[in-house]
Amino acid sequence: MSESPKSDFIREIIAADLASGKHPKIITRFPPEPNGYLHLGHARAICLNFGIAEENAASGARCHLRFDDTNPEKEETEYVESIKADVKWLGFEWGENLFFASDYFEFYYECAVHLIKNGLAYVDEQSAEQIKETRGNLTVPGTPSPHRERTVEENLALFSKMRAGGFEEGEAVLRAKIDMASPNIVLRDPVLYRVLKASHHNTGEAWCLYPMYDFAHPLEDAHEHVTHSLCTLEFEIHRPFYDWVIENCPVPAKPRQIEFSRLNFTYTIMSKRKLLTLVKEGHVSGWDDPRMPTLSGARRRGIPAIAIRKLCEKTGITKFQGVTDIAQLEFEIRDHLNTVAPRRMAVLDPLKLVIGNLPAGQSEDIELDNHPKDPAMGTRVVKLSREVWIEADDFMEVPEKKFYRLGPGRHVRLRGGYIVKCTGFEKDASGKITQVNCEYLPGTIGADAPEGVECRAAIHWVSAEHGVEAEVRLYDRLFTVEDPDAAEGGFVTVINPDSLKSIEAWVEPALLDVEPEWNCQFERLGYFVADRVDQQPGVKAVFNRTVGLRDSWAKK
RNA sequence: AGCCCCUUGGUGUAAUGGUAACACUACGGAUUUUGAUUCCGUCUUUCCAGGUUCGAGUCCUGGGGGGGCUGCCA
Repeated sequence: MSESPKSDFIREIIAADLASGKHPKIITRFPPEPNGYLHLGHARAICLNFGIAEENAASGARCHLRFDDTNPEKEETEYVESIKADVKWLGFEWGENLFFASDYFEFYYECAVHLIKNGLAYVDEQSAEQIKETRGNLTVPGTPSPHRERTVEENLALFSKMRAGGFEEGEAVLRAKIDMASPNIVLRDPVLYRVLKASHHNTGEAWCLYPMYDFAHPLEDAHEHVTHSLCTLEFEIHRPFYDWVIENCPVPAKPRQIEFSRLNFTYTIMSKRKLLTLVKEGHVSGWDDPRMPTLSGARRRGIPAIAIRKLCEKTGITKFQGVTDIAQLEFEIRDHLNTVAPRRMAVLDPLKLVIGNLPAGQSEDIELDNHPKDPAMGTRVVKLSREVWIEADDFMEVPEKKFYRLGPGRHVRLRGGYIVKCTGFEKDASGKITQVNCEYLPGTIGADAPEGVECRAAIHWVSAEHGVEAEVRLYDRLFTVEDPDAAEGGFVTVINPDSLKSIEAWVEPALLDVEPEWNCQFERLGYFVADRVDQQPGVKAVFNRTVGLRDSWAKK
């Protein structure tokens, strides 16, 4: 929260426009197409646009949430709702400024008529294939359409006919009349309108012709008096046409398009098409599967919104197409959760520890801090009994160097409780350790180890009698990205079959007290969030691992 | 191939033409009733070649490398 973002040429432009008086009030917009769920990559655009509005709120700045729904074939209302929920979750407000590009259909139409009247647009009745062929290519200039020189009257009549349904799909389009030889292919008489006899989620059957993005977008921005239209790099090449539309249409404002680079993460694929495939083919439980790189998936995974915002703040805004290490985001998650997550004990791979000098059927109340550094988070009582579960790898028959936990004859502290001394262990026929025996040292709760006792570690534990069973889900990366050198050219992405591991674990009962929206830290195992969505009615609690702890022992 | 954009450690970013720095990662060390946290430290950087300049990461020219554009998608 301390330092402001530095890498931000866009904020510099805006500050200059404000200072020079070019714009007394800044208006930005976040314009998703409702054809899928928002993902981590969208966070950058959201934080940028809404962030700028927040920072300039004193001068009346605002950010619009606008659904760019000009293509009736790909858009659904379900997505509108999820997008609103995700933007809110990130902590941003659009207030009254919720818009739909489809509400301006009449305006785009008027602008198109205006262009026609000025000889800047014409109805082309060539087929899509013909238009494609005559557009030329990267090195060959395009050739004019035979319909390019129609009269204004003829074009007006034809365009009216398009609106009236007099053309079938593909029979006619409206094109801007610019330059068929332009080195920028976007300028080679781009299509403005096409016939689409489709039902639109917002306007129903009212229209049978729909504007293209390149034509509609600048008009949407201008209509809303957007001052700075911030978009990603792939639209850079479209900017000359954006400006052409603004210059040649009767618009109430002159927005400026500025491009910035997308947010990409290592090991993370955010193509909407691929994510949609995962959902449709059932590889994941839905768009909000905790493994998904969607914002709703992140939410269920327990990733705090503030971590995503801080990540965006720190990675900044540039025009450089880079890939941010996902570890950067994981750091922000841990950094935040470390301060707010209550601590609880859990055992994922249980091994029975029998405390020989604690009578069976008897238990002892032990008070544990909910947080090592924050007394305000209070304490809880955990019951200790003769038999407790400990993590199997907290015991080694033959301890390695630098292993400080349990082994024959060694001491270890049961976290928050007594120091115990290992007195023996049992194995089954296969040589697997089935039980560890120990004795506790009275008087060691809250006290240092007695003279002569070496106790360098504290392990977590759950009373076998009092603990509850819960399902915990450990996640690995969803995709495996194979090295291009290994494959025959190009990266290959495959779904990681080990991306989800479900474990029956023992957890302390106080875990169930944790607020469902909160993360808690399982001592030494990482941060977990209770999953309400997947929880079966009845017995079990389900926890999703948000992110693991940094664990130098585990890495060895 | 033509046009446009970009190029600073492993990663993301800083640096009025004036000592190349911050964060993450990795690796060490100290502290620790979480092998966490905290603290300290180490490794590694201006794509190349010319030019302008007292002085270039920054300006100029050329080259290399990366990305984008040939939808009636957005």
